[in-house]
Amino acid sequence: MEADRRTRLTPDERRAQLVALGVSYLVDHPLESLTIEYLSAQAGVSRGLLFHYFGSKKGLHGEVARTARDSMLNATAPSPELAPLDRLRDTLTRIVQFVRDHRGTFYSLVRGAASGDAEVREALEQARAVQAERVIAVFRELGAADSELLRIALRSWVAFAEEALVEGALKTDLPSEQIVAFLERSALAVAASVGTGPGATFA
Amino acid sequence: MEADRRTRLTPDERRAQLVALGVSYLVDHPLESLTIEYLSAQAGVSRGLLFHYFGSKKGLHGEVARTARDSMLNATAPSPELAPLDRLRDTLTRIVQFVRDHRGTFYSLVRGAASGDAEVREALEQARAVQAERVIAVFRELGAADSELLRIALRSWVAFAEEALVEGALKTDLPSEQIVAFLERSALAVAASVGTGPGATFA
DNA sequence: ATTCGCTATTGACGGAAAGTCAATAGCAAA
DNA sequence: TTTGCTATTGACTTTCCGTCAATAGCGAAT
Repeated sequence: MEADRRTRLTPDERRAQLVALGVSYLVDHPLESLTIEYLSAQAGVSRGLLFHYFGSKKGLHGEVARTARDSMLNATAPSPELAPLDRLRDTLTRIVQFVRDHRGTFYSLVRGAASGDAEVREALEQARAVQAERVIAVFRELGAADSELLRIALRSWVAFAEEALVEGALKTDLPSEQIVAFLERSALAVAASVGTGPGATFA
Repeated sequence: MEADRRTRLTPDERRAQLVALGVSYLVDHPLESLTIEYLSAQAGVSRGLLFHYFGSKKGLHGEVARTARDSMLNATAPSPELAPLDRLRDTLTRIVQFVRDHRGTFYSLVRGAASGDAEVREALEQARAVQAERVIAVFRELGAADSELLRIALRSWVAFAEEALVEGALKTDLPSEQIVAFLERSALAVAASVGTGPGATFA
């Protein structure tokens, strides 16, 4: 009874299987601690195979990070048919939902992943850039000028939101609506604070 | 000519020497890449000695991170004699100054250090907690209620400020005054956004 | 059914770096 | 000088990354 003769999959299948295992690992471990040794054992394949598919440990980490990132970006993609402020609120609502549905994954992504190798950092960097772009779009449609300071401000607001989500959505049980409302107000406040005077508001 | 007979220092001296070397390493490398091998070679001592003093690589990283953190916290300690808003502006001014004077160290601290082991993360966590506490004190003196949401808000604002400092103070050459002014306005805006209504301002 | 060819997969090898620990050797006091 | 304490060493073990020629599934051809 050889329950484990060598199983030969197509490259796409194998890749998908390995990456999926990697992403599920994020649920309760930091990415950086994901070892080639461990993942190959989990998948029941040799270590050599992982090097064949991902080239290196960094390569593996990169692909896992990008996959987790994309699933988050997809789950929180804005609805283009909504008016700017409605779209913002809708997106924020879905983000809070996602964070609470995938606690471990989100945490590993914005915390653990901020670490180690360039490839992983790059992946997270892009996620922030996308989120920032989404918010910038909202305010541009509301008539804000596209200054460099605005971009820095909203990019930083994304970092703000990540921290608030970890602290508020993961570590406390504040009602989701309250977190959404807070994030919404803070985004408006930050955008308004870009203008020199105490003038410009968007609500 | 034995330029290097075994030199015997007091534990405090040796410790200080090793940690100082570690901190200086941060100027142009991420902490996580600091290896026992390398540091022992730099210091001209055996690897075993580092394990004697720090127990493990994580232990070493932790001590380096805490030392760098403390030098930042000291350099930006608020002046108690100033009125709340003046103190806030003064602290922000000193932070921007510090960031631009110690580019590499600051970057390694808030970025690279956000990574790896629990001990390092913990050190940075405490730095954020201290900075948040300083800002909370300002707004409490201005009459803000000490709600949980306010704490989350200002804690998140610290993350916001870190991001803005990296993007604005390190990656661009915006005048310091402008960055300080922006940080100041954003802090006020965030604090104000905690109150449910569009009311409460502090300026 | 059997053979063949392509390639997915393996396992043995080499190397870097973390930890462990009993042995060694400065240095200050007797 | 000698002695005792302890700072310091260096050899050893372990873990994990990365390389590469050899092996063995599996579909296609006969």
